[in-house]
Amino acid sequence: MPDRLPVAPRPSVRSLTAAVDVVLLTPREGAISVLLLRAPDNQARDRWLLPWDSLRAEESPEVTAARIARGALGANPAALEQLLTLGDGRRHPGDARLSIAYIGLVPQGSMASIGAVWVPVDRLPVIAPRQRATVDAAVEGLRRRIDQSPLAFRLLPPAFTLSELQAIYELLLSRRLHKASFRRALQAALLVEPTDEWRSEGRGRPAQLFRYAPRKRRGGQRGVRFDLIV
Amino acid sequence: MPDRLPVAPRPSVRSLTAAVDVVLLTPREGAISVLLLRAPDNQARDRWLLPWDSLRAEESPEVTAARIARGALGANPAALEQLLTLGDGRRHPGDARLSIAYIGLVPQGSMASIGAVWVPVDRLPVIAPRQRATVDAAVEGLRRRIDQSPLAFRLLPPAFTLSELQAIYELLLSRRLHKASFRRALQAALLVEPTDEWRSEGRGRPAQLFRYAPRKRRGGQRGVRFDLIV
DNA sequence: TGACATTAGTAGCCCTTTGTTACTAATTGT
DNA sequence: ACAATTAGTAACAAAGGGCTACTAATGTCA
Repeated sequence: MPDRLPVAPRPSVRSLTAAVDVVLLTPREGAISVLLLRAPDNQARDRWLLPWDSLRAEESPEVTAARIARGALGANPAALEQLLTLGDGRRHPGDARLSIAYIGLVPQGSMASIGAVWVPVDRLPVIAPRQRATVDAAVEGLRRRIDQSPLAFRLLPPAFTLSELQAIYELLLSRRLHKASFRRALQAALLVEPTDEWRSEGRGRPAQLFRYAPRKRRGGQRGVRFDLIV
Repeated sequence: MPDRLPVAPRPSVRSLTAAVDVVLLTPREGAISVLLLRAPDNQARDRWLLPWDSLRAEESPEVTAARIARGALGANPAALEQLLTLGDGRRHPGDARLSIAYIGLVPQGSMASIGAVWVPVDRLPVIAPRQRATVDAAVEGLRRRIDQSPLAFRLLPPAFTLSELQAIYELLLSRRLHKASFRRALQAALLVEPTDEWRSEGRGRPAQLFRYAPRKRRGGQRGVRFDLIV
């Protein structure tokens, strides 16, 4: 019998693991809501969790995130972009060393898959600390990017009323906006175009539907916006 | 001869590896420059590379990035924040499955460690494709965040002239700015305060030195900035 | 049926912000 | 002394943005 069987060298640390987390956000009942999954196992330490999966071999994080989002929604989100990567001591449901987080935007009124629920971000249940930090970063990141990217339009269906759009901005900015000023600025930016449809919500005058259709604008020859610096 | 020798089960993928890359940026000779290291080994496939290291066990990515930056600069950068995580098929010098990239800002005039050089981003040598994509994303990310964070001030020493500050903005925005408008907007934002020092550059009137000292400003009760949406 | 509540949408006043021209100020070089 | 050069400001005109107050179109209810 030989001294040793040929065994693979055992690394001094357990193999590095990476998870991809997806924070799906949608406006719902006057609040930004996040999609959470109920743990399939009642004995699980975390009863609620963000949609996540291990990063598979040969699959890029983007593709992984898109797959996770599709699984949780039954459809593709309207936008999906990387948020951040966490790898500190905080616990992740999969005990992953690293978690790569993505933020996905879902139009108002979209359904979730079975076992998934929309929860307002200000009434989150207890979830794993790393996922909690991820959700907080996602909401903050959405707020920060809202006037640099057309993200607000991704939180609405393709056709929407201007009041609905204004409500999205008010939700994200946590303050009331002035109707006339809001519309004037929106028109000046050439971001939307009217459709020939109108929607009646029951009471009040019907509202015209618009769609997001950014047109070429000349020169962003604007000065520096120091007032946006935090 | 037996059919098979008893070998350890070989995983279908090699163990996941993660690297941390740091993109150190500084203004230098009228261009944004990035710090590159010369490969210690002349036979290396990549002769130039971004400062990077493997993610160590029990060390968070932030700490790793700070350590890498200190090693390349001999000092701490003025700012260090996470940029993005790449994990596609493009090659990384360490053949890492994942690379977590950080962007570090370095004041104008800072020295690099031995073996490191500042290279203008528009005259980069050939580097590994994944690091090339990282540098591009860093410059774009810096440009995008420049009017939301006081990043421009991190590219200057603590005391600077307003002309130097304007030059930074012109570099980042790639366009000339109007002197009077720039200064008026800066004063209105209460971001700097004058020192009692003046600097004479040789020709022309000496310039007063300022320091970054943001003061509390009341209500950002501004409307929505649709004109910043790309 | 007609007054009222409710929501959508616009006109226009007025103050603030911003782009621009044209100046003054302080230094070096010839 | 005077031109060249860089720093800094004043002041006007144009554009942007906050606000009040209106008109428009629907449902509700007496």
